[in-house]
Amino acid sequence: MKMAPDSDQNTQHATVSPTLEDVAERSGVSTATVSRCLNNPSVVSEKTRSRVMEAVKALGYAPNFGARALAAKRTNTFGAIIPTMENAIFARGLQAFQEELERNGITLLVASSSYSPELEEKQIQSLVARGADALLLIGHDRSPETYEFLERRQIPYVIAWVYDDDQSRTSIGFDNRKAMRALAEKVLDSGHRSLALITAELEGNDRARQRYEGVLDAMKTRGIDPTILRTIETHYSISNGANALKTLLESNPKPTAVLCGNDVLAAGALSQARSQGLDVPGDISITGFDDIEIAEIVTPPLTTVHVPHRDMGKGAARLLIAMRNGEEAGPSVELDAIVVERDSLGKSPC
Amino acid sequence: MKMAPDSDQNTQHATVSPTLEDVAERSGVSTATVSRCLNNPSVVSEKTRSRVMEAVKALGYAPNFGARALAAKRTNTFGAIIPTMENAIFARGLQAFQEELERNGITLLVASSSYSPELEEKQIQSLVARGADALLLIGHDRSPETYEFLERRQIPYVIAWVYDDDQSRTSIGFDNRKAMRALAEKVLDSGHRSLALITAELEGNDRARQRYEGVLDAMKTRGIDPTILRTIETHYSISNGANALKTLLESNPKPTAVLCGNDVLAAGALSQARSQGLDVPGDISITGFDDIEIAEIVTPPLTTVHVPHRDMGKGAARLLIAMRNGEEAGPSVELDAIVVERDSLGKSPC
DNA sequence: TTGTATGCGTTATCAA
DNA sequence: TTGATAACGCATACAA
Repeated sequence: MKMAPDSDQNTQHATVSPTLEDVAERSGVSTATVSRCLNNPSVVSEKTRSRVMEAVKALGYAPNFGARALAAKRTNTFGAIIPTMENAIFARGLQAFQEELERNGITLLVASSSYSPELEEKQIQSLVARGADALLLIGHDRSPETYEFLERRQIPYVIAWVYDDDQSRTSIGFDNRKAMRALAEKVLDSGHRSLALITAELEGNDRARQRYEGVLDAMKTRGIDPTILRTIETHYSISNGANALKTLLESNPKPTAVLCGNDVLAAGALSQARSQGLDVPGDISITGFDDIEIAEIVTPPLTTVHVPHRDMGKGAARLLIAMRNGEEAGPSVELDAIVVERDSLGKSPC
Repeated sequence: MKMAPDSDQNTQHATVSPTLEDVAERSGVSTATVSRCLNNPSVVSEKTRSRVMEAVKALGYAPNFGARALAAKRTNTFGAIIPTMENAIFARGLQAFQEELERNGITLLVASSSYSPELEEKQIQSLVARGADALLLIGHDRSPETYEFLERRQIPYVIAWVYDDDQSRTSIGFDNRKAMRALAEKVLDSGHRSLALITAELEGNDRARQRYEGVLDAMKTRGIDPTILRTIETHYSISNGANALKTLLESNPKPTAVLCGNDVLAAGALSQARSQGLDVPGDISITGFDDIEIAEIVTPPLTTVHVPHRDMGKGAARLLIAMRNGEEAGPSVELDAIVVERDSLGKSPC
């Protein structure tokens, strides 16, 4: 990077990081007044205000966030920790979350935990240390210590992507188990009896576990022995979905329907099936979960569960803002997740 | 959120946000010693250190980031501002960037500008105010004021996703123009003469402009009048890609090949073509750019340009770390982006 | 090896 | 409406 040489050719000394004091000096007022101009402009006279603002602009002044947080103990910053940014699973929800925050003048800091509870705990501490006023978290699975940390610090937080009324924490989301059960019942009602599930690792991921339970529920209600369900746990990625399907197709008996824990896995499975010359859904049915954009454009389009991404994001923001403002934490809110039938699920070939 | 009631039943007062002083008091040393335990453990005796660390744990102490930054004026935090998190365009590169930073004990703060220079400028200020030691930026297009701000503050930064040796700034990336030109030449060499381009908005997006120029270059070298290129500018999204193709197909003459500014647009175009009953590439050819994961799984797989995502991310991290450590900014680095031929490009039907 | 004291850039309380 | 000045929590130069 090229640095501009220190040019003393003009009278104004180029301050690397101008402070309140620099601005105050240049405009002939106290630092207190400058601070007021920035935070509470209405109480300072029009005349001095304009003079101060001019100095601010001229110096390129920007407040030091750390110092401000230290003195004011409120940062107007929220944090969000999502399991992954690699694919679009959380993108739409996060976008809505951020839009609602911005509408309220709040900045969002995002971190990704790579589905690791340990990393997530670090990220939480980091965000809190950075002064996050409130946090958005995904799912309930984390250590008691993490929750203790949050409670002690009295950091408002909301759990998204799940709805769970037996949890004492405020959450906003949908019933993963019920949603997956509805989908699995549709699969079974299409005549499939040989089922498999490709899921994320269940440990540390309550959404995945609930979806898994949902499949078992459906099998039970349809009078099928749930122990025959073949399950492959793998990290969410297209290629892992493809590999998992390959493995399943080498097994015996082959599944006639493969449920996937999310659309990314399903997209991979789909592409694998097709590259092995299988017709979907003629030879094998495949379903997804989440209804992200790729679900519509793969061939055939995925039968999946539509998740209320934007409503969760926006709702979480509102809950959090209310909490941050000292309002009593409201009850958890349940949103609907509904099965959307497209073409990747068909009748059982048998 | 449920807050634990203030319980005075045990002797230890529950401090909401324990400070260095709390830790010092509890372990009977000075705050300086506690600070040393945390930042420079080797200089403090084994005995006191363990006592201090115990207090740290017991109190759930975590350093206040703002205060630390204020006192130490280094944060070990880098920032990255990417145009979008909605799709996977920058995900892999960012992931590699973050991995390399983590390996060096540096935390990454991410912000998204939604392709808006104004928003980006705000984000830059915000990250700098938060103490970011260095920044990763995408592309060159931003206001002179933004660059002045960066220079004055002496914030090291690197421009990624482009390579441009006539720019004075350190960049790491590939030659967008050359890469797109190579792809367009392949298209022309397949016999296509009726071309269209679906691109991101050109204003404020130098990558998109360079790719556009690349198409024109190819037409010129193949002796074709570049003014016949039909161009649609639209925001990157699958549905916009689909809509754009629809528009193109209503025009006359219909294009036989549609180049897309990135894979997301191409995926949308592809799905639109198929839903209109067109065979790809039999009836129409479609190409992408970026080679993100969906490029491989759509039907047919996309002929596209493979972009060195991970190398850019990792390389950018290394450059930035070196700069932060006071080393002279090295020259820009050019990486290769090569055409990958899959199935969405075929001979011209005419 | 440890402690004391000072300053980092803001906000906020109190006077003027 | 404005100005001193005391925190805020931490790192560090300097003493001990």
